[in-house]
Amino acid sequence: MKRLRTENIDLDAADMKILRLLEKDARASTAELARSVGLSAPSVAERIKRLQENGVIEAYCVKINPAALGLKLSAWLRIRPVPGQLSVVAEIIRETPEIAQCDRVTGEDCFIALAHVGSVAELERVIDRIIPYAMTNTAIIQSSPVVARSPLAAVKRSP
Amino acid sequence: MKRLRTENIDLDAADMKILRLLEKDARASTAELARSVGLSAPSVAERIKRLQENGVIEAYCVKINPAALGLKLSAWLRIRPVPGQLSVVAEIIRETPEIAQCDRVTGEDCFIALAHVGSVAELERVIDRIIPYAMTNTAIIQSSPVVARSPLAAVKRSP
DNA sequence: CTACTCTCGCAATATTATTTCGAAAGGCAA
DNA sequence: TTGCCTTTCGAAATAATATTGCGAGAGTAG
Repeated sequence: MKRLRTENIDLDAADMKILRLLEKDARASTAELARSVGLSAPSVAERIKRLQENGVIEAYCVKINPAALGLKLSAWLRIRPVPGQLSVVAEIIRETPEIAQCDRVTGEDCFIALAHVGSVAELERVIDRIIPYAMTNTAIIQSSPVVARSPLAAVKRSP
Repeated sequence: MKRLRTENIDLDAADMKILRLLEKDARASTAELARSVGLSAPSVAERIKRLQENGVIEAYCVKINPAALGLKLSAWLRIRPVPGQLSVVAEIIRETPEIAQCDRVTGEDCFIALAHVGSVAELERVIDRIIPYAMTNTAIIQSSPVVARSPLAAVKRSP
């Protein structure tokens, strides 16, 4: 049984298969997963529990279509706080529900954030909350060649 | 029963509550959801089915920690294809498993992509695949003030 | 008013999840 | 090598859940 050793956590082929199956449908039943992996349901349940406890699995998420909620416009914001206002900006971002994702990054921009809004006017309103404390650059999403996929496939390449 | 009308889809309070509960734990059982919402399990199951069919729920995902897989370095790439190479670049991005997310955007950059890699050398290798066809700008993620959250919270603000 | 549609929940049935526990395999020390 | 311990597994029993069928009630339209 080949094991992939990562971060003091050994992931064997069965673990990887479980993760791949959950990647496809995170609501798959334990019984179903067990049949696909070729182990019993209690074994698979135990493995999932371990993957959760070891921090490999962080959460199970539902992917909701923003457009179906009327949020037709998505945009990436690059945000560069004015000196001394970094933590103010971070707090504004956190408290702005339109912002669905935000990373602090190296480089001249400090934050990269994703926003979903219903209109250009709303996008302006989001930006206007940030503008007093930072310079921003906005790029509207036109399409998504790669919709969010898990990092699993990259592991094959990085032994 | 108040209904939120979006995109020819009516979402009532129970639908919203189901979505919120799934946002927290997408593997919650139908029985559990039903108890929280105050409806029967068959009703909740029927509603989830409708939310899926209507495209509100697009998928159920597992959030895997890249670092736990040895992918310790994450970066945002801004990618600007050389004229005439846009579709080549799109194909490279799609075929590069290290790239977990990618949007095509307005503005001087054409793509914004997220990559998870095991080292700086690997990041270089990813970039080297793109470099012949595009200019790139790389920003390493230092922290994530907002980890990916669903667009649900933004709906309250956008009636 | 009647007829139709939609939503709901009850009850029965099928399936799954969890728990308990013994067996087997693997690893380590003597 | 043997013996002991640990880990993993799966069978079986029990509890819980999921699905299906169907009737009831509410809402809407004519």
